Amino acid sequence: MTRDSSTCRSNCPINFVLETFGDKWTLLIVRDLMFKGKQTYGELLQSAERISTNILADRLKRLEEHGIITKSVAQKNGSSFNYALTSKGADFLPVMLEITAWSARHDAMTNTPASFFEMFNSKWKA
Amino acid sequence: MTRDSSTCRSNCPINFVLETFGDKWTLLIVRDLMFKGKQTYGELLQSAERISTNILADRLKRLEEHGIITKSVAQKNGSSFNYALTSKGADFLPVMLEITAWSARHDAMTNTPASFFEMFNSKWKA
DNA sequence: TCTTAGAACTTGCATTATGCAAGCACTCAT
DNA sequence: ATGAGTGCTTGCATAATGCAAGTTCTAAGA
Repeated sequence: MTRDSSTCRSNCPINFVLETFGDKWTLLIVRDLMFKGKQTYGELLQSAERISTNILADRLKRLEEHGIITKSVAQKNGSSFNYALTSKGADFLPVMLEITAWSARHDAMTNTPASFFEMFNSKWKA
Repeated sequence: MTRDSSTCRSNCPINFVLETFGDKWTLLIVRDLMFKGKQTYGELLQSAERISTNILADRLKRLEEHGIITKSVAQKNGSSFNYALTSKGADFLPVMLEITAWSARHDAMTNTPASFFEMFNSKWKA
């Protein structure tokens, strides 16, 4: 992805993230690849939030164009593809952890386990 | 904001953040309130990304409904309102910092100053 | 080899969100 | 009373999303 004035609103770092992750679905795909061990299109379709097939296909394409994920043929099944985070995508982990922590602090209905905080907070004490 | 199945896709913490901040504009408003000292509708309109007036009005309403910002009459000018982050909104700072750090690492054109990293990294050494 | 099944999309179409320009309401100073 | 400044609303064209159905490709079984 090149960045020019036609595709890029500004050089602000917040905006840079929005250009890649700024919609209601993309981050859920990253979550499933990062934390839930999902690797295939079919697995990614199964999330609790019920993403539709055309949106999933579109977002996978965009994520690949942005260098966040790679697509490769599955070894075991020739008619299947594996999606995986690149190092750039995996490097988004700290953001995901801070998002999780914020939600855990402010959403009484969060499904984040209490054990998350023990792990998360230990990074400050280390 | 109450959370029920009509407005809430799941209780995942990533999804919780998306329900509040998951679009191309909301986070820019938070950025301007958090880092740029902006307080009024007119100031928020002036960002480099050129938000339109109806979208700004809609997002300010949503942010208020979600308890991220407050709206109050300006002391100095009765025809003006001040917008400010609540403690819940200000508590989003760690996410904003990690976003900034990720963009600085992966966007060669970022306008983040190098001095940001000195401050940011010092939190790990402390 | 023909068929069936599974996986990964693609397409059509209705609904919703966004972007742009213009207009309106309310306050304050003159 | 009037004009400027601030904070929105409204109308309408365009783009994104959501849902259901259909298509292609691969592999396995009869």
